[in-house]
Amino acid sequence: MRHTKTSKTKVVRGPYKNGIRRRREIIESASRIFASHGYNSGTLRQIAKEVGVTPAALARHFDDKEGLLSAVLANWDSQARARNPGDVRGLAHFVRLRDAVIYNQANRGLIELFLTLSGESTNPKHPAREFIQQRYRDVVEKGAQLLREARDAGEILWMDDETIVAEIRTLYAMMDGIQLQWLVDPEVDLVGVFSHALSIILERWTGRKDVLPPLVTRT
Amino acid sequence: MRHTKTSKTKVVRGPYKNGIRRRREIIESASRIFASHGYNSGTLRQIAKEVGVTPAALARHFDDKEGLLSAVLANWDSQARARNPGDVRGLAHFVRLRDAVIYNQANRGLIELFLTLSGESTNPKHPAREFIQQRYRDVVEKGAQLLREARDAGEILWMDDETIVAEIRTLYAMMDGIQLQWLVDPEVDLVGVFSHALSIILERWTGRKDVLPPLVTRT
DNA sequence: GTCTATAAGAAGATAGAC
DNA sequence: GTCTATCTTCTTATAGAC
Repeated sequence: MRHTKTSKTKVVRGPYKNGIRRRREIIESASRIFASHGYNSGTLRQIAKEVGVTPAALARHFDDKEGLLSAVLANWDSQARARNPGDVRGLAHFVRLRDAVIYNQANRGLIELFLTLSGESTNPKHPAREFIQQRYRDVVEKGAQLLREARDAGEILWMDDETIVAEIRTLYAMMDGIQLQWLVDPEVDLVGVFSHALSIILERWTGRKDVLPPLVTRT
Repeated sequence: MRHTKTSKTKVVRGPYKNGIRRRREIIESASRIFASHGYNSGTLRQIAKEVGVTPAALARHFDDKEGLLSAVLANWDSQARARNPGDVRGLAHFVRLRDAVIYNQANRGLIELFLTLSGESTNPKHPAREFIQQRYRDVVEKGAQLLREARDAGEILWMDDETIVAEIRTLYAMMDGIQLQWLVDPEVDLVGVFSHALSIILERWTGRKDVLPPLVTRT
């Protein structure tokens, strides 16, 4: 043992090392539980049991259930942003959406959490509603910005700003919808259908047929 | 009063008239509650309170909560089918989807119920999962059938059967996704975005630009 | 057919020992 | 920082009066 129990001497410990790890474990477990059961039906007891602590311990890290939800959403957000580097500008950003879907197929948790909470957030009083609303606004705003850049750089055929917003909303609606179909029924060929739809959109935007490179599978 | 209270004579009454009305009221209320709170979070107490009866009365009409859900889903299904007459064949069926979305905008309940339960049915153990899966399969199957008919009748440009299924899945994914965006944030221009997307799909299928008639608003 | 009353259990939250 | 134990509240479901 590195630190024997000393009753009076002041020992400077590694600051909250276990606490931080525990906190991360709780957030990861809560993300899984909220993803599969939703926020309302996912219980603190389930989460505590999965982590291997008692429900009371959760309250030491997060004030209450909503506090835990906030931490889960913040964590989800940072993970989503980390996988979506800001240096991919213009049309290339949309080509990359296929990789995002491939990632989601192998890592069901993140998209399941988002779509489960989106469905629940149909209810105006849901605690995640504002977050989900803002997330959609951000995604649409950023997508529209990138598509305008692509247009101004001559990467795509001309569209007016209003059309661009409708195109972006349609693209993400289609992406969410296919992923929802796949979550409800894993038999659905998620990547196949999405690749088909994405390539059609990119062809229409650019007027070219070779924008989406063929899928390469590891041998 | 038509039937005074007779203690011994056997009076054949109108069979369960109040019971049937009550049953319908319960189903309508349960549909609203399940739509806004989901199945797990929607409680029998809420439903009973809205109807104006006690929770125990619900058990007289439906064995348990899942029985009530089954009745709600059956009712939803029959309403959805009633608004979608089978005699509209070929391409006209898809042109009509805009009317379906306009209806959903004015009657939020039906689509909210479907998408809320779809989100919950991400969980393999959800009692509505099989229904939702089957519903998607039916919609895709019927849509593909109609599009094949349209192709064979020369209404659209040629596509192979596999492409048709992907096109249908994409169309309904887009439709669900836009409606989800609108449910979460009513500021979204549901009909505008959907009309934009639908007209593009129809133009691509047919090679013509006038397939979706312009929106006429009542004066 | 509908009610009151209540059983039996599970939820979120908290007090206090260690 | 984590635990046991407990509180209050809310759920589903049922028993029995009317």
